[in-house]
Amino acid sequence: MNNKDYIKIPEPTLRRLPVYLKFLKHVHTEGAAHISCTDIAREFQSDPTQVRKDLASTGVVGTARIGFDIKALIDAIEIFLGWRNKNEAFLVGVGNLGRALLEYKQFQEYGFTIVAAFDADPAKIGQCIGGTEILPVERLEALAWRMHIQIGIITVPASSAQAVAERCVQGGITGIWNFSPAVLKVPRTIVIEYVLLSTSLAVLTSKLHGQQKEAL
Amino acid sequence: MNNKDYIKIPEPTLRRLPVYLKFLKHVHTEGAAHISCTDIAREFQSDPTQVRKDLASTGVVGTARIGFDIKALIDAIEIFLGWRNKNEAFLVGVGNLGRALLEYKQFQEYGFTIVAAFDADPAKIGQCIGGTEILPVERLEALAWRMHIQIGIITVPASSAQAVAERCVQGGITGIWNFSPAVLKVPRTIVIEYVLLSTSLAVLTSKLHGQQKEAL
DNA sequence: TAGATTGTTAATCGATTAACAATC
DNA sequence: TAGATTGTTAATCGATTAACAATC
Repeated sequence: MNNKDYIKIPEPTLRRLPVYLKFLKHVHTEGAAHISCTDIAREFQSDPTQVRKDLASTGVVGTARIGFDIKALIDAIEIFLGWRNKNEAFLVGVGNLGRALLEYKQFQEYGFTIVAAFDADPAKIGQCIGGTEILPVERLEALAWRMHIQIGIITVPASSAQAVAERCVQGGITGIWNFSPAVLKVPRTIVIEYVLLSTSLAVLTSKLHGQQKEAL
Repeated sequence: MNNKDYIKIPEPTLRRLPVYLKFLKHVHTEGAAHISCTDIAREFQSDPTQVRKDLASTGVVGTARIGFDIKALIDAIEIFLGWRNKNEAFLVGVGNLGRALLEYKQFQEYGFTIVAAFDADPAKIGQCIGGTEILPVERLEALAWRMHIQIGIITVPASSAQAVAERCVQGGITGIWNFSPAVLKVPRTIVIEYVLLSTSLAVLTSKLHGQQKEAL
């Protein structure tokens, strides 16, 4: 197991990197060449020390009094996140949310492309949304194999999510981006990322109600 | 500051509670009356001790050898999350994502209702989506005050998110559910919850690429 | 040079995990 | 009763924050 110089990055850091990245790209287009941790921290009302720790994990080194080379940071973060790789995904379930994702233009920035969409509803087959044709879900496995697809986006109702996940695994897909509230049972080698509206809403509402006292 | 028996709950716990809740509701409809931490942990491939700690923060006490009263847990979690309160929200930005949220039926379960939607595009005004009429965004502040709205959902493009957030604050809204990738500058008393696709995708892609070695 | 900013090491904080007595 | 499960306390782990010398 050759993990000589393999650095395990904390997940909190990992979650902050894409946020920094967006900001760095913005200031870069405005012509800046260098930026300090203080400047980044100010933008996000966070702590310069934390930003420095986060940036350190990208491997980029800064210069005292000058800061970090913005371009170098952008490159390092994108490479680290895997956004310089070709990330091709299939999307399953062309409801409102599926449609929204199919038409989401910013995915290009993340090296991310939805190359095909699938649905079980015959009425939707053949339609074209955001430049992507909708195919029958039965064809998912074979096409995923042929095209070496790595990522499956699940935007079907919870009741059919498990079946779709199994199709993805059968098709050789190794990463699942699950927008349904279903708990998926797949082999441990498969990476799953859940996007749970209920969780996000719970954080918001509990802060608004129960914990509001804290703001006093 | 009367925080005598006020318990600060860890955010990781807070994020797990709605997931437990969904499962508890499911087993409850199947007729079960009690459940053990072991059973819950098995469902989520997590640890019984962690589940017990999490449940302890709801205040419900279990019984040795029997477990927890499912109904009591459901009640306690819903109350804790603030889902028994009336959570009325305004949604701003009726694009694909806004439309998807407007038609999302499960929000009822969370005591959550989108009572009005707003857009800047005159062509969309007056349309009705998911039973909600679309109003001109200029009317947001006044209506939010009159209806005592607490939550604003921002589904506009990043470029107009800050302006919308300011309208929300002007209208007395205290919680913002931000689906745009913009960093919002609002008074510290306002609670903001970000839903960032880029962050979620970053976790997925970095696990698939850079960190896949870990699976060995 | 002086002072801002870096990189690094140490201290603190908080969450998870382990251990174990109490209990039904 | 015996043994599964609880609640609680202690140990571990990991992330954040603080401190500070090095450097440009």
